[in-house]
Amino acid sequence: MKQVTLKQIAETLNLSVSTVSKALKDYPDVSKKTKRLVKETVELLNYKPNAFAVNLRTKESKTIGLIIPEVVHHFFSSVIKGIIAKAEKKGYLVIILQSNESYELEKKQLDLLSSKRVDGILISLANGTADFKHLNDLILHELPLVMFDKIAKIVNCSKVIINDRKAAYTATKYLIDSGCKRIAHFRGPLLPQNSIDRFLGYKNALIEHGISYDPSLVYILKDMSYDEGVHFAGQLLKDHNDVDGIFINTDLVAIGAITEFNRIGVKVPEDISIVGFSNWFMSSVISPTLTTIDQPGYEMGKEAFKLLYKEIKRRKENLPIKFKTVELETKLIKRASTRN
Amino acid sequence: MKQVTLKQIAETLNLSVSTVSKALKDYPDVSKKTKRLVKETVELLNYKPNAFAVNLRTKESKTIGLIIPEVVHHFFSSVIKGIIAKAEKKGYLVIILQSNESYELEKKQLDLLSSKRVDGILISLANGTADFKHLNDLILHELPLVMFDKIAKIVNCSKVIINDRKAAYTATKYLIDSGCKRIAHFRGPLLPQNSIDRFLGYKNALIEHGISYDPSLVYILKDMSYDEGVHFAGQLLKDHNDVDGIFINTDLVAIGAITEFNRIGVKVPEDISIVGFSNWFMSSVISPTLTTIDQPGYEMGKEAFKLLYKEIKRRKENLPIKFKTVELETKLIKRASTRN
DNA sequence: CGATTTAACGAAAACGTTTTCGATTCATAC
DNA sequence: GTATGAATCGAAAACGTTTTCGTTAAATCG
Repeated sequence: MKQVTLKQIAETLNLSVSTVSKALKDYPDVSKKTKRLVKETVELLNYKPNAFAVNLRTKESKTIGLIIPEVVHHFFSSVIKGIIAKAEKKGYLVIILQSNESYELEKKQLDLLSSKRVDGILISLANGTADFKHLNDLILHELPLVMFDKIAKIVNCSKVIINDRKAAYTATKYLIDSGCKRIAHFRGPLLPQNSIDRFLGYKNALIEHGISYDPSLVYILKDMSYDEGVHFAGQLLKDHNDVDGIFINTDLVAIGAITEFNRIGVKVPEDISIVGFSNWFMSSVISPTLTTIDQPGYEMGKEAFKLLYKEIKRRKENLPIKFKTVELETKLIKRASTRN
Repeated sequence: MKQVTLKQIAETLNLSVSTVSKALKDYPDVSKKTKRLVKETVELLNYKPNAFAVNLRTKESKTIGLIIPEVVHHFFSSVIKGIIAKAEKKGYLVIILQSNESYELEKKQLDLLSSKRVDGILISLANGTADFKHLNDLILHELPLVMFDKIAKIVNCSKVIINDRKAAYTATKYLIDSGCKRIAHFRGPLLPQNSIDRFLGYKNALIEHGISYDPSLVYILKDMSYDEGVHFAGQLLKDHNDVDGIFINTDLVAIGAITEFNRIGVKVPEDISIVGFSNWFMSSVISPTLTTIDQPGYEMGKEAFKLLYKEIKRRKENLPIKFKTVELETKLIKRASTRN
């Protein structure tokens, strides 16, 4: 039941531990004959190298960390899947931690991962994160770090993002083109770059199309939940009876809003058109189906790992690192929550 | 930039490595004064124990593995969240791998995890898994293993499940009570215990309520996807024009069916009542909202980790292990896809 | 005061690899 | 015959902890 070690193989073959080790790694200074012999007994005894010892010796664990704000979330699930898929191909395992949108937790998780000595970290920031010392510290300690989706522009590392501003512009423009004149915006919290960029895209689209920007039409949400969608849909109707379109920061919120509008008899899209963001699966299933921006989570995960992998490799070979920002394409998915 | 080691602390304080180590772990044979001194310099130099060395020495990694069939999945996401939450509290990290419902992949992932020497493994089986040698091998090697949701009764280990049979019985009975006479069933593949039990619950409910069981009303699905829901909804109408209720193995499929019925003008629940299974978030949002069985994913994750943790602990202390099966409560969520 | 206990520390082995550097043998070259 | 080189192998250090077992000095006891 005990685990087989190199030493045992060496003893059965009357060899030294070093030769056995070298035989397994195809060193040139061990004869073909003993290589064959070693490999045979390895099979026979079902030897598996002790990962702990290998880690200690090679100073790497072939494991990376992933920190996301929330696991039960269509977009992040897709990202996770992409990361795991790509990582596995390269022989890496991934440890997943959740920040719960809390800066404090995020810091703690980062600490945990670096003390576990993962080879690199992938992170999507919590909404509350405004201070970036914890991230810069990691970079200073030369631990490869790649940010995705919810990033901080100011932190100097590789990133993979979408063009939130452009996508929001497209979404808003689509509302305008379909005839909307008074367009509201449900935005995310003040901090994350995402929320800011999507808001700016919305604002620009209005201005560039001769619609005056009215700050009272912009609602700042906190946790971007379904319930908030319900709540602010009601609130909006109370505040403004002339709104005919909403660009909403996230599908989940949009779905809350649609449900509320359905409930109280406001017709979507006849009375109010709605565009969401992210293209959650749910959006193609709600009635009316939701026009939205497709955000490629799976690809984002794959791309993020690819960047991290490159950095890990170059770091190992002591080559200079050049940080890169990859921007992924989004596209407008036209459905039934908007007029055409 | 280099990592601080015990040796460096020892040298700065003119102590030996052993005393420093013991000071940090509050051994009784080191004076309060030096303990204080050591802890101060540890703070000062920002010493973090080298996890690789600790692992090698203690023969444990404080890491567990998790294998699930699919990451982008409401139920499994919830399980993941529960596991991570509970594991973190006990100082464990979790590595997530995906089997993609493939037996071969499942075997490979299990191998990966055990060669990484995780302290324990949590697994929900792939649909294709009929042979359990890979699982029994792990148990033989005394690697703690807990199965959840999609389990194999025959494998001797701890498990956490729901009573699929009872839940399916409840669901079907509810259809009967609401007046349905011809009730179809969309079931999962032949293998997983889940599918079998839910099918048996369905069948029993019919028989016990004087409705003859008609095998032609049972449709065997393969991948339990939205598209299959759409497809079999259409197929069912072609095959039987007298069906007035369906008990569907999974919400995602049920939602596909509802969408299809909506599209072709079959009224739910007036023409056909539908009950799903799992209570995905989506189910409360589709129109009509879906009556379903709530399956507590988050709790299942927490419970599964708790069992695993106990086993890891007892194994470490060389105490006898008694395998346990925890059964979690489900409940019927009555919504608009059924008559009342 | 000698014997024994107690307190505080250090030496060293061990965990299982990887890799450098010699050491040995044997063939080849001059 | 000596010198050079290739071909094989092994010894040993190193990675950074943890823990056992001594060792020393001071304190306690009869």
